[in-house]
Amino acid sequence: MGRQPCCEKVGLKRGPWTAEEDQKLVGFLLTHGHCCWRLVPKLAGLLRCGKSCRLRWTNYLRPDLKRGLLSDEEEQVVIDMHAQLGNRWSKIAARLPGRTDNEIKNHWNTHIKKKLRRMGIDPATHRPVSSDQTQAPPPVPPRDQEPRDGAEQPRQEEEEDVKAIVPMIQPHTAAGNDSSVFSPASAISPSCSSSSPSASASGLDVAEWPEPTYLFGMDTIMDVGSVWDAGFLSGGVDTFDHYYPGAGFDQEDWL
DNA sequence: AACATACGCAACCGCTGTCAA
DNA sequence: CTTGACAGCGGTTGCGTATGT
Repeated sequence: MGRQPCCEKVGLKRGPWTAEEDQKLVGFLLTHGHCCWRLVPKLAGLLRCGKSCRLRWTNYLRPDLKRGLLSDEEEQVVIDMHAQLGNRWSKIAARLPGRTDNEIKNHWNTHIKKKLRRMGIDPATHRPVSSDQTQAPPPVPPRDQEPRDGAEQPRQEEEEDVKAIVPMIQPHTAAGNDSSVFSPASAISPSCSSSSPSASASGLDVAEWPEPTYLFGMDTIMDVGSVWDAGFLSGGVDTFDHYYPGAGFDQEDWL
């Protein structure tokens, strides 16, 4: 009623964000915050819809984001929370400061699900997979209905594909075009992650925000990468052995 | 070296709940 | 009370990179 439509998609840019666009968005939000996402792209001089700006900010540019692989502890929280909540990624993310729902969702779909299946555990039910399908119904989700899903069904028979269960050791360079070689928020110290990931960015004190992240040098980014390598390859406590003791998971299968 | 395939992640799509006009 | 914009969420997809042949 009288309100303008959210975004008229004509003439709006889509697809991967460039460094210049990121710079504009971060610069604007750091300076002004956001009162209304619809206005952000216009005021920031971006040919994007507000939704796209919000997504880019919350999933990638927010200064309090952690980057890199989830730690063992974080994975354990994800698994534990998923067993309780199902695919409520935003709720799970709320328990992991500095992590986004999108990141957790991706990590679940690409790593944890495969890992669980490899262990003979159904990632949807968190119960051992039985060839006997008369097994008791799943204990989760605790909601009225399974989240409009279907996506829980594997796209292919992953169990049969041994290669599929071997993760690629790939520090955050995958998105790899020039504009995303920098990993903006990866340069932020984990100590910046005190606020809830679901907290409104506008609630943060601008003075506390770090510089737009791509303004950090590559040295910092590479340092983060080395931390990933060290953490991932160090062979420390395995989340899955901890969470599913006796499940017979062999970490060497992964490395 | 060139090509094919698999993988992972960023971004988009579409839906829902909330709230303002 | 109704309508519609907005914000947020979860599922899906497209593309770039890594790996295999």
